[in-house]
Parts: sequence; structure tokens; C-alpha cells
Amino acid sequence: MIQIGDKMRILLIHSNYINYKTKSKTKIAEEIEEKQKSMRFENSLVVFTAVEKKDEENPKLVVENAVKEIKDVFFKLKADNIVIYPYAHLSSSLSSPDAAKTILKEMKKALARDGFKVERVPFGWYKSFDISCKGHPLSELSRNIVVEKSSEEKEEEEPSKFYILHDGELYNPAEYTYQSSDMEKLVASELGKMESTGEEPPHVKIMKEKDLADYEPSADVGHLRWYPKGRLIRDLLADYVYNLVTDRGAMPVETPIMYDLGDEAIKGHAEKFGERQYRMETKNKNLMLRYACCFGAFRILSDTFLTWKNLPLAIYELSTYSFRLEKRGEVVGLKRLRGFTMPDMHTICTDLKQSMEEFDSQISMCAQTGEDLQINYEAIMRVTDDFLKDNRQWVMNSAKKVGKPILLEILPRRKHYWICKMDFAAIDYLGRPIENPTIQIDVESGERFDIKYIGPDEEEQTPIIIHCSPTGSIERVIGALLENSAIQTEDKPPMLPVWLTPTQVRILPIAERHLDFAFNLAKEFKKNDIRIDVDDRQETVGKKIRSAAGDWVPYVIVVGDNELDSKEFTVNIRETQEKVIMDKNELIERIKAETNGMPFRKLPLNIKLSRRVQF
RNA sequence: GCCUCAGUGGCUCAGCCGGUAGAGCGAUGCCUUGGUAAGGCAUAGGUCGGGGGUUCGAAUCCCCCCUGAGGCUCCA
Repeated sequence: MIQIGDKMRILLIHSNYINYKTKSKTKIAEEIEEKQKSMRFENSLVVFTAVEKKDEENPKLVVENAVKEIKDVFFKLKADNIVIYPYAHLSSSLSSPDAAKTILKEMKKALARDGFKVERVPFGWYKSFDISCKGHPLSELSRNIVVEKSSEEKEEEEPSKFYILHDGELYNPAEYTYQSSDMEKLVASELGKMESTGEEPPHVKIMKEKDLADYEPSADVGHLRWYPKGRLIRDLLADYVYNLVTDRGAMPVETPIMYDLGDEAIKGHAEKFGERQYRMETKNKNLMLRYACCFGAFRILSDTFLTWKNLPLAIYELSTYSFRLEKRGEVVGLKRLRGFTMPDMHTICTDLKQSMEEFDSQISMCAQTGEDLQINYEAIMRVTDDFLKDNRQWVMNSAKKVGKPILLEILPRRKHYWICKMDFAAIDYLGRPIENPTIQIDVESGERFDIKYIGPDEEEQTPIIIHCSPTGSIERVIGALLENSAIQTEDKPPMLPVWLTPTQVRILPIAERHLDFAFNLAKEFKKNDIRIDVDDRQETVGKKIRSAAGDWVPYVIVVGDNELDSKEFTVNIRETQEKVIMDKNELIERIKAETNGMPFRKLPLNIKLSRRVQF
């Protein structure tokens, strides 16, 4: 909720000139230099300012908002400089003089930092002044500087309560006997009891080594470049989620990545994010880059005529990209980025009951992605105390749908837009969670964005909205897969699921005379939608085997004189490290079975390894 | 953002009580025409993250900035 208190008042005058002369000191006068006793400014935007009592509660925000307003006006005019003039008479509830001085000084600093020519008239003196107002329509404006603060900031927060929820019973996390070490790690991390080993998560090195992605120093921190193999995996994951949600009836849309903060609903939803927004100013707009697809989705829904017969209704978008201005020290690898791609589905439901049914079905969808991606998720369900009291039995049943014990967080009161959410996390090599899929029941945005549907009684109703990212961000999925591979190294060779691996089959010809045969064989696989390449480099077989292992190729076939006449091949199978004799069709069938139901894209690399580029 | 640490050929690193760079892998060329995790020889490749300072002289010492890692906090 937004609170609006008393606020700073400013009067803005676009003047031909202003000059002032100090007369005598008051008790609260600030010390000034001789030259400040009398000054004149030409073509100035004069900002008469009264700092109010309430402004003392959040001086930083007041300064920020005042500066914003001043800049807005300044850009519309052709003034040369800004003059901040303390003017107590605008207010009947003044702040303390010290607070006022600090705020005025900060305003000047902030404007100067942004490159404006700005002066401040001495505080606490009786002054005479002359001003010549230009008199055009915009030359006299007054503004109230609104101090907004979200309810999250006010008063001490009561801590949440945490339980392990196992078969409908609640356990104290400290006394619970964990069956899964991942769950134990997740709980430790959630409750702030993680011991850190101080290492870099291994996926960062792997993503570079395998030519998937890398940092882009010429962008902002936390924005990546993706090489062809990484791009392929991203695309396959995008296809995967697209199929997943459209099979369930969601409708894909695409919406802008930036929004006008002049729109009250946009602004209200954005404020929830506080400082983590990327903002940009154009000539007369204050814009933000989206941090999720909510903005576009809600705007579509609020402009759509809906009746109860349409609901539940889901629209889906893959946000290439979403932007969050994460703190510098927190940005790392694929785990925490400032620019990332997130599948984002919004389902609008008639009422809480319908949203709870949908929520249940989306739990199954999220759990399914864990299986398809071969990633182990642990789950956290977070509910407000009120919601739990009213829906205890449903919460217990929903938790069971996860199929294993979950962590339950009970928030004493609602502090976000949701009243119930489920988060799924993979655990990385170092035992830290990577939060991925999420489902949230949103009771606030329907009203904020003026989304309505016609109910059975022909009355307008406000719907409940569910936010869901079935896999979490694409980058985090890849991060989790790579972390998994680092964990796997201990018992089996690291690899990706076959449907996601760039080269699925590699042919190693022994000598040059086997090349034609190798390429012809490769064609057969290609025809069957299998990504295949040929190591045609002039290297020994040993070296080619080694290099195929480095590329995590799941199936490797060596062809030489023996194979030219035979229909059978010795296939090196990475997963089991066995050599198995198979004919072509057996291998094709095996891969088809393994990748059944998963999306396919062609290999975006030259089939000849001799022609490949290293990134 | 704050605290701690780091930044040397494409990659991994050595050199760092000041005297203007070195290895292995990789790359390129030649030789080798091969049967399951590095065949041989040779060559090229570095404004030592950027800027400033101290000095006769700085990769090396000092300051600022950039980038990266870990922690604090939050999240997809």
C-alpha cells in the first residue's frame, strides 16, 4: 500500500533573472562566504522550496523525488541553470532547520552530479530579492513532492515461522531427520545457517570452457554473450516451455520490454521492486525496463473483455529479456544476472477457489519440468498466516503433490502481492540453492491494473491472478544443469540430457580414406533429426576420443577399414562408459527413445570439426 | 552498494624484496596415414586490466578506476 503524508512543497519559476541580497541573520542561519551575500542568476529555473516535517522520515527519497520533478520541468524549458531558494512560507508544518539544510544541500549535490548548473541561496537569512518571471504557460508551476513508501519498509517486521511439512505433519526444522541432503541444505540456506566454503560455483568455468556463454565486459555487469552451443540450448529450453504451456492451453504473447512510469498501475507494481529497476529517461518520459512479463500481460488482460466462461485463462511469454538491477556483488555466472530470460505465465481465475485448483495443477507442471530436465528440485511453500488458517487442509494436500517433504514458511502478514506461493530450488555443487520454478497467487494486481471479468450474475468482478514460471529463468536452468554435471563427475561422467546436448553423435574417421563414408553415414543420422558431426581433423584416434569426451558427446562412433564393409559399429556410450556393437538403426532408435517428446533443433555448427571456431 | 581477495600470450599458470617477460596446453606449418583419453619437429603469439604517481628505470611499490571471485542482503 502506498502512503502519502505531508510533503515537500516547491514553487518553480522560470525567470529572466533573479538577484538577492542578504540583510540579516536569523538564529538558524548557515555560515556563508562573502560572495554569497549577493548574487544574480540569468535565465534560471528558480526552485522555491519548503521542507516539511514529514520529509525528515525519508530524506533520501524526498531528495530523489524532488530532483526528479525539477528535472522534468527543467527539460521542458530552456533555462541555463537551476537556483534552489529556501522559502519557508510555502509550508505550515516545517521540518527542523538542520534537516532542511541537509535536504537542500543533497538536492544541489544530486543535481550537480547529473550535470546541471545549480546554485543554492543561503538558508536562514533575511533576504531581499528581485525576480523577473518569464510569464509563459510553464513559467510558474508548483509541485508537491510525494513521499511514497511501501508497507515493507515501515515498522519492525515479525519473522516468519518455518516448518518441515511431511505427510501432513509439521516438524521443527532443527529437530527433523532429513532423508535428502539437498533438502537439508535448502533449509540451512533458508534459515540462514549455511556454512560457506568460499568457492566459485563450477558452472561459471564450465559455461566458458564449453563455449556456451561468457561475460560481456562491454555491457553492464550481469549481461551475457551466448555462443552457438549455448544459444542452441537456450532455444531448446524455450521450445520446451512453449510446448509445455501451450499443451495446457496457455496462449503465447509478446509484450514490450519497457514501460512508462507515468502510468499509475505500472508505477505501483514497479515500486514493489524498489531499487532493483533499470530506469531510463527520454525527453519527456520516465521509463523502466521490465523485470518480468507482468506489466505487458496485465495490460493485455485489462484491455480484454472477459467473462467467467473464459476463465481460468492463461497467457504466456518468454521474457527475452527481463532486467533487474541486482547489486554488483551478487551477480554471478548464470545464477544471478541483471539481464535474463524467464518463461512467465499469468493465469487469471474467477476467485480464490479456482486459483487454488489451478495452483495445484501448476505444481504438477513444475514438478514435471524437474523430471524432463533431470534436475532435482526441493520445494518451499510460503503462505500468509491468514491464508493458512482459512485453507489449512488445502495447503496440506497441495504440499503432498510435490511428492516429498517440503519446507513451509508462514508469514505473519502479507507483505507482497501474493498470499501463497511455491518455490522450487535446485541445489548447486556447493550446496546452495538455485531458485527456479515458482507459482504465486496474486490478490493485488487485478485491482491495480483494473482487470475485470463479467461474472455469472452479470456483475463486474476482479479476478485472482497466478504468476508461474514453470522452469524459472532459462539461464538458471542451464546453471543448474551444469552444476549437476559437476556433481555427477563423482560417480558418472558429466553430461547434459541427450535432448539438450549440442552434438548427440560424433563420427571419428581413422584415416582420410574413411571421410566419404563418415559423411554419408552422418547424413543418415541427420535425416532422423539427430545432431551429428564428423571429426575430420588430421589427428590420432586417441586424441579425437579425448576431444569428444571434452565435448560431452553422448555417442561416439569410430569408423575405419573394418566398418566400411560391415553394417555394425562400435559405439562409445558416454553415460555408461561402455562400448556397444550396434547397427545404425539401433542407435537411431535408441536416441529417438531417449529424446522422445522433447524438442529438436538442428546443430548450429559446421559438421566438420576441422572448420569449427573456438570462442 | 559495503568488506576481503584477484586480474601476466586464446586457456592454465610462473616471474612480483624494482633492472623492460617465461612454461605447458591450444593455434599455425611440415613430417607421421593412424583402431579408442595428448605421435614428432618447428613457428607465431604479450602496450603484464586501464589511468596517474614514485624512480635513472615499474608486471613488480603507491593512488584512482574497470573487470572478476567470496561474504553481507534479496530474488527468476
